[in-house]
Amino acid sequence: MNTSKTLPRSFYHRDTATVARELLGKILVRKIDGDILSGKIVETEAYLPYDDPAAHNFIGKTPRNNVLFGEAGLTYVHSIHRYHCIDITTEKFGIPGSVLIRALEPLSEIDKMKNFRKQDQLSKLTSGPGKLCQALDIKRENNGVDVTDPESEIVILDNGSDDHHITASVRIGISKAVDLPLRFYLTGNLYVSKIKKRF
DNA sequence: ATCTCGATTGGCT
DNA sequence: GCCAATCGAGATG
Repeated sequence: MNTSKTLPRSFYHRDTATVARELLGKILVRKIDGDILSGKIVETEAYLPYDDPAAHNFIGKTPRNNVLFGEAGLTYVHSIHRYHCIDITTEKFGIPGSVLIRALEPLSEIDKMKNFRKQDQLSKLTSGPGKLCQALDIKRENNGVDVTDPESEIVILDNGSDDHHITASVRIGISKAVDLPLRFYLTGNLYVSKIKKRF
């Protein structure tokens, strides 16, 4: 796999909902111990710069969410209960906003993912934000990584033209601003979270 | 120092 | 569907 073809920073320097939608079909790559784990992004959620009570930037800048207020194209990794979630920062420099990666379709080093997850069933490997971080061994120490830099341990690659249909719906798993249609996923993809699994 | 709560998950009814 | 697990960040005293 050629991991030098990362999406440019200008991709992330746009409004958050657009980035969330266009991140679908791109490849998330995690380099660890000489292995290249990767998956196709099949589900995302946008968390907006302003007037979004569900966004972590809503309370202002803190030690935890610091990275949201800087450059776009960086990872924002935080923990929730026993798990971690990974966002990619968006908008122009200094404007907060991010896209939560909610699900992947596993592509390479799937056995390594199974080990990290202690889970053999393919459909349960990366079909949720906490699951995918466990599968790729992404933790708080991976916060603030530049995914546009080919040297980074976490990068996002363009996938060329990937023909797919996108569904937009309300965000899930949150208690505030639940009515905004800021969740995007590849229609019919088996790895989208919270759907009935058939295998 | 102590309390509260959550962008989740897995197990049980 | 419902609910407990479990822990760090943020708020409060």
